[in-house]
Amino acid sequence: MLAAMARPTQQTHDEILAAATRRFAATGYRGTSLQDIAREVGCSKAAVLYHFANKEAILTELMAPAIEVLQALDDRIAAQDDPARAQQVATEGFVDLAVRFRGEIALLRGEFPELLQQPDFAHIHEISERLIAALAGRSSRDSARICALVLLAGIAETCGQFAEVSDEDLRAALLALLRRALEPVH
Amino acid sequence: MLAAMARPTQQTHDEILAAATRRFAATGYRGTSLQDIAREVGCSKAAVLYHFANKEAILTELMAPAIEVLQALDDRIAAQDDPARAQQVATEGFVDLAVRFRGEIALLRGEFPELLQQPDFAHIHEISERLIAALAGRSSRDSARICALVLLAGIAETCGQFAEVSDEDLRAALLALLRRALEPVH
DNA sequence: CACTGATCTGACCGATCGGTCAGCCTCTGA
DNA sequence: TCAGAGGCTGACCGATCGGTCAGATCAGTG
Repeated sequence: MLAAMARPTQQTHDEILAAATRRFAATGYRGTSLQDIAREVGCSKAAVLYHFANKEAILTELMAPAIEVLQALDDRIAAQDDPARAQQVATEGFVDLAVRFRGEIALLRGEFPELLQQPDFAHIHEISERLIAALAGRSSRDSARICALVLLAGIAETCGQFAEVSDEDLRAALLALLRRALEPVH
Repeated sequence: MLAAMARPTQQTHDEILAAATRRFAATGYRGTSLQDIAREVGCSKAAVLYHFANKEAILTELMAPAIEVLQALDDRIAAQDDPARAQQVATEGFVDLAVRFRGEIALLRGEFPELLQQPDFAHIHEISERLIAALAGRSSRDSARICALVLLAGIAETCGQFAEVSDEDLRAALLALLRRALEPVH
């Protein structure tokens, strides 16, 4: 029964996911059609929609692991009372997240605002606000929040472009940048 | 002949431009239809296309002043032989540009890659590469280039979100951030 | 052999996109 | 008064979008 399962099923599913990742990364979510994905896989558009309920479901499954880790980071940050500790946890956690899921993050590009409107991603908006607050040392000063937001957005926007840089090197460079650039908790 | 020109012409033209700016900023270039713009102006879609040759022409006219200033900055950077001076000129010039044109920059969001494909904006790609190189102190080290790109992208991505911050405060905060975060020329 | 369920396809749907076009309305100058 | 030009509209175009559907194919089962 288990071994009797037709082989191409999971394989095609994964191929569609991989192809979608590449296409989304190249032209964004909105800029990629189901036909584009099907062409890259070598199947029909209907086959794509056989394996996934709709276009958004592809994105949701694609982002699931990253969102899970983001959730865990949010919990760890929320557990910190000391702003300096929270800033440290947020810094290291976010850099790890960005490096590890740079491929997934890259394909969102500037479509965050629209995607966050969709119910599947609604809670991410609040998480990112808490992350920014933690990076800013929970300060209300404009300059601290500006620094945090610029760095967060900058890393999210660019981390997918450093394919030739190793995880360790990228992690070290981003950590050094954040340590230098974020305003310290006074 | 000059005074005889029908009054609503230039006015409608400007209203379309202003409405397009607001819509592009809200939902991006691709996410805004000509119908959306027409609805916001209160005219027909055909009227929008009477005043502008096509959708891209709206964006081109919208970005023209910012691109002009960017070109001038590129010239000033190219004139600097000393990497440290070039970094300084790029830093201050880019911050000024970002603050002054934050509205225009904001509406490009993640659509840079696609828009840069279009002939009207083809040269901007090279300009931004020179700008990044200057910000990185013309260093070939990965960490320097990563810092420069993260900060450039982060500022471009977020500068439109600080509507409540004054030009002076935003300028000061971004300048301080860049001075702190960019790797110094050694 | 017949049958079943999973996989996949081609044709098709309504909606929306950017863009075109013929013609209407209004204002102006002779 | 009226011809004509500029400003603008509604109807329409082909293309493409996400998504649906009936049916073809095929491996496994009784």
